Amino acid sequence: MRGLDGHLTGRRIAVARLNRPDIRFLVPPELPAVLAGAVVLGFRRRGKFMLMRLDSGYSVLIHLGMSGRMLLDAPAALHEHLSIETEEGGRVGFVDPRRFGVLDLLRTVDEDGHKMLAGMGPEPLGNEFSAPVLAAKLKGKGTAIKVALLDQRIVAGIGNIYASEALFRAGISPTRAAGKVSRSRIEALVQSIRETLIEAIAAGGSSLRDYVQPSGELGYFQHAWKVYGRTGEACEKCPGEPVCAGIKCITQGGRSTFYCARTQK
DNA sequence: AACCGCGCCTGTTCGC
DNA sequence: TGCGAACAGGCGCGGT
Repeated sequence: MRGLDGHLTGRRIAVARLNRPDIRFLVPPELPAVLAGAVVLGFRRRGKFMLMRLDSGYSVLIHLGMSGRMLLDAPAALHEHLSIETEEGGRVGFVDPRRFGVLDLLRTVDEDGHKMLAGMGPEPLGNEFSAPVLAAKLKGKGTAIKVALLDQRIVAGIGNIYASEALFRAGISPTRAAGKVSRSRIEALVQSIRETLIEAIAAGGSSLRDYVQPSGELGYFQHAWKVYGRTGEACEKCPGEPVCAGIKCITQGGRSTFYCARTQK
């Protein structure tokens, strides 16, 4: 988003092209016409969504899904669903091969009322996210804590990889009922979520194991994964522990979860 | 209301 | 070696 900000904020869009009518959902057909001639005022993030504000009073809602990227000044690529050119000659391409992404148009004043943002939980790196807040959200829930962490209404922005990573760091079993996680463990979890996200962001994020960019480069955080994708390995908390069976992989809610049964309770 | 599981999509990897 | 099946991810939705 920093790159987009430097590239587009304060610039006037000359041309926008929509190369297919839908991505995950139908894209508003008027999007290119709304973008053309508009000045980009700035970007903000909410959970896994980005919002690009325009001087016309519109905002563009953007979700990268799992394989989406914003290419800056790159030649038109396969699966480039939207392209934007500024009057200065800058180019941005929205590329999303698997099309789990979202592009939508809304009025800036209605941003938080958008269907996909309404009811979203606190930002994990913001002041409004704390142990008491998380405890209140988890109270009485029978759902497994791992599944609850993926629920964007509980806390915003956590995906499948970071849910496993944060639970490992906090020493919490992914299968424990969300409402039965002790107060002290919730405090550890809040810290772990923050640490995991901060480290991941600093490392440039994670790339999918099976998705290599055209340049061949991946994000770097996957090298720092402590449990995700490490089935059978000894975790870093169990060096040479004879009673440790190694990192296990289970399925919860149709998604894989990785954890260490010895240290996560 | 809470909760579960499916479907969407494509490139990569796995197993026969 | 080649081919199809399985898999990965986020999120809405339909069913219980």
